[in-house]
Amino acid sequence: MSESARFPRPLQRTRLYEQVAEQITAWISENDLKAGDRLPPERQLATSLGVSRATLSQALVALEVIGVVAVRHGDGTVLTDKPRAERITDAIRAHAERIPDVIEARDALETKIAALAAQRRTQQDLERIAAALKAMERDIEAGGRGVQGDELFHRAVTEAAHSPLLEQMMTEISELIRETRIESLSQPDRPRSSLAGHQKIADAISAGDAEAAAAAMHGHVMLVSDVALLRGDA
Amino acid sequence: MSESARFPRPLQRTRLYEQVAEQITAWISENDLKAGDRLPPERQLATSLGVSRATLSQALVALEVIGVVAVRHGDGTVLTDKPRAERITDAIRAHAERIPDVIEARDALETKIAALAAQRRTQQDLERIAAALKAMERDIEAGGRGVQGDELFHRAVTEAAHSPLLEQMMTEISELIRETRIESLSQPDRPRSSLAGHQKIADAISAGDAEAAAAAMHGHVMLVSDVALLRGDA
DNA sequence: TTGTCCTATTGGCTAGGCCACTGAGCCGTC
DNA sequence: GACGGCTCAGTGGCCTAGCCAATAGGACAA
Repeated sequence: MSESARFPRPLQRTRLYEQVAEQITAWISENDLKAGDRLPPERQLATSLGVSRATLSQALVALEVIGVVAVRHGDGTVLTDKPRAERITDAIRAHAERIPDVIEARDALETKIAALAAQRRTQQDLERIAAALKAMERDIEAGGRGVQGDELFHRAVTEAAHSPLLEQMMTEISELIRETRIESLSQPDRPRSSLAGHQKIADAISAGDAEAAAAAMHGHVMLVSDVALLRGDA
Repeated sequence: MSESARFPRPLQRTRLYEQVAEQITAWISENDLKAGDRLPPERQLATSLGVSRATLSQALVALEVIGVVAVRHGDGTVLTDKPRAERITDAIRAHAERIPDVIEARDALETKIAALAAQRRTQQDLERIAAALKAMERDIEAGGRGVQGDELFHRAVTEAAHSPLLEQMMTEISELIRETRIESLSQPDRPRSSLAGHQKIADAISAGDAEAAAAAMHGHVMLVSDVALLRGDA
């Protein structure tokens, strides 16, 4: 099972519409198109891509299913507000704004992630975490809310856990988390205490203390959650 | 902004391919088609649905993107093994069989789920959990491995947590969990100790003791994991 | 100003056709 | 008999050409 074997790789065949869809998304990000912006008319787009309208239409169907664009009869093709569709996100949001659910899920995932990070972090991981802390600190001192640094921090910790599955799950609910996060950080004084929480988490991870890291992360998530829950009442 | 307003409901316009896709999926479940089964040829299917091949093709693209079917050039259209696409499952499996990852994720989710279940379980939840325990017990006494009861139990506990997001995530990794579960339960004597673990979890949930429930679940997952880790070494 | 109509533009869908790929069966060679 | 190549029917891939339907916006009448 080593050298010569392993050959018969299925040799993935790509359909034209897939390539077209990719080119379109590439074009979108190249030109930095936002939600609401329009794609060129089908006929024109098909011509410039060198494919038939039928094929282009397939590509648009694919993009529509994924949730990248909305095709409107007689009007045109418009970009949807979410460049990358998170299926779970959709499902939950459609059901209702269930902030508490998000908190629970986040608590479950990040607590474990923090513990794993304490055990597995590399030097590089620690540096990334420290950098995120610094960025958040600078932002807050400059009067900002430290949103970006906050996200950076949590991403760095997640990566330090070196657990692909957990990382994937965090990615899936990241958009939902972002909503609660921004809200939390807009509360006066919240950024500072959030930063302190981060510091505690980082210290525990750095020290390799899994239990302390988990506890610190749990406390941090709870700190965020009480705000969100308040809103949940309203 | 109350009564008369609100009228201009966008009047959801459905594209033909959507209806076609729905009819196809309906047809699939009606005829109880399984993974690997074939759809009729495009020309024939298009005719019987009363649409052009181009439209049918769009519908197939949509179904392909969702992960319901695989369209194979020169061969035919085949049903995929997962009626609802488990994207995560794919990603992980494609990367490599990472049993430890699964254990970690499972630990993160189920520990939290157990704690929530202890706080939120209804009478009905408790009955379902008890029933699953009974089923597993009977199976084991009859010489079985209690696989089905095991799954039932965990599903019942998950439902008792009443957290849609966490439930959704459990569903997503359930297939991966199943693989480790079957393996674990085939170890002699493992079914009995697993059953004991379940009992402990159920007791804690029944008592409303979140902390104990979490601890019991954690211990249970770890019990399973040592077997899996052994295999991970191999 | 308001409401109606017209029309250019754009997507929706069809028809019909040719090409490329797959799998199975046939047949010759060894 | 086993192997390899060949053929061919069936199936999807993609295209061209064209008409229909929806939309938005301007022209125009009231």
